[in-house]
Amino acid sequence: MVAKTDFESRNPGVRSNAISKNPLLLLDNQLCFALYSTSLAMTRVYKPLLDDLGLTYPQYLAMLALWEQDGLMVSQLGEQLFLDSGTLTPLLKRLESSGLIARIRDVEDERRVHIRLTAAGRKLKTKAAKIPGCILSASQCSLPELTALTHQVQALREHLKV
Amino acid sequence: MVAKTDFESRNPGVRSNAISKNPLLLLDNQLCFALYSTSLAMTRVYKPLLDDLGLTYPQYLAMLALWEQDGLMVSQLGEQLFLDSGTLTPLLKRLESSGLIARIRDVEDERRVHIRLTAAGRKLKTKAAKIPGCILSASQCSLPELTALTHQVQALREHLKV
DNA sequence: AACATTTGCATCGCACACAATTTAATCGGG
DNA sequence: CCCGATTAAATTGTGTGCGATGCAAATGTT
Repeated sequence: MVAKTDFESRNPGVRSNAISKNPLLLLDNQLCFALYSTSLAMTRVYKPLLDDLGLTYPQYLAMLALWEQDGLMVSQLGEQLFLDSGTLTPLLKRLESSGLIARIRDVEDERRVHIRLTAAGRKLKTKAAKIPGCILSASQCSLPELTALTHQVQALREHLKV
Repeated sequence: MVAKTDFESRNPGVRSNAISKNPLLLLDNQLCFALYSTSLAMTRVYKPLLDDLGLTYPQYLAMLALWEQDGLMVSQLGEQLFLDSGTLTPLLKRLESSGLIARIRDVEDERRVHIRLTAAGRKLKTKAAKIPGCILSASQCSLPELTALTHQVQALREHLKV
């Protein structure tokens, strides 16, 4: 039996064998957890701002895509957001019942559904315009820093593509 | 009426006014979206590996925390993972019914529930040990690069704290 | 001791994510 | 022109996140 350290004695659950010490399995060494927890932290910062707009966070992302290009098909929106129809269909139905978008079937190809902003949906963009500034100040970072980090994270996302 | 560009003519949904051009509202300029989409991309990379262990991604994170320190209370686990009891309780019940953990009420303070790994839960760590290497190679980045990015994202998470 | 407050966890409801399947429309080869 | 293959959405079922609420145990305040 190997002698226990003070730390182990005070924390009977902790064991120090080769696997236990594997630094690659420590929670704080996981990039995946850093991304996961920081993304959730980000949604918590957005929450009160988006409550004012009557949007959830994924709904806000969908609106950003549509403000950039209106009339996208569900599949095109899915490519932009990296989400599938199983996620988007109910989300878009909620945006529709909020009166922000209309779901319009393509007359050329009845399988397709185009998402078009309503007047209210377009108007919401002016209210949303103040959000980026709020986030910038909440992050306590400079814009160049955030931009650089954004590019690095995007590059990782591209690498992870299947 | 301002003349339309070729792009606008081909894409009738796109309008070019001051707000429309606001670069701070472009999807690809959002750090929040970079984090969100990359975190989801990361879970997709983990999915087939975790299927072998019979774990979901958040369950894997909980197991990482417990492999690091066994016997945590629910609230302590929540501090580690930045999640609350509303999320953890059902997750932990699933891990319990999988036979990987036991939920044990504290005799000193009956409000507390300690999470202890079962033999099967501890054993799973050896199978999990090969995962970090798989992720490293999937990321197509060097370990120093990933470590640096991890620290930057963690720093942002700290800044965002309420 | 009596009462209010805090703490730790559980429950409930809503909104994602996503795999798997289904439905409906279009396409393509013979 | 028919029929199988493909495509685009929708549907179904499971597992999170999280706000809101509830409850019981512990703590504190007179």
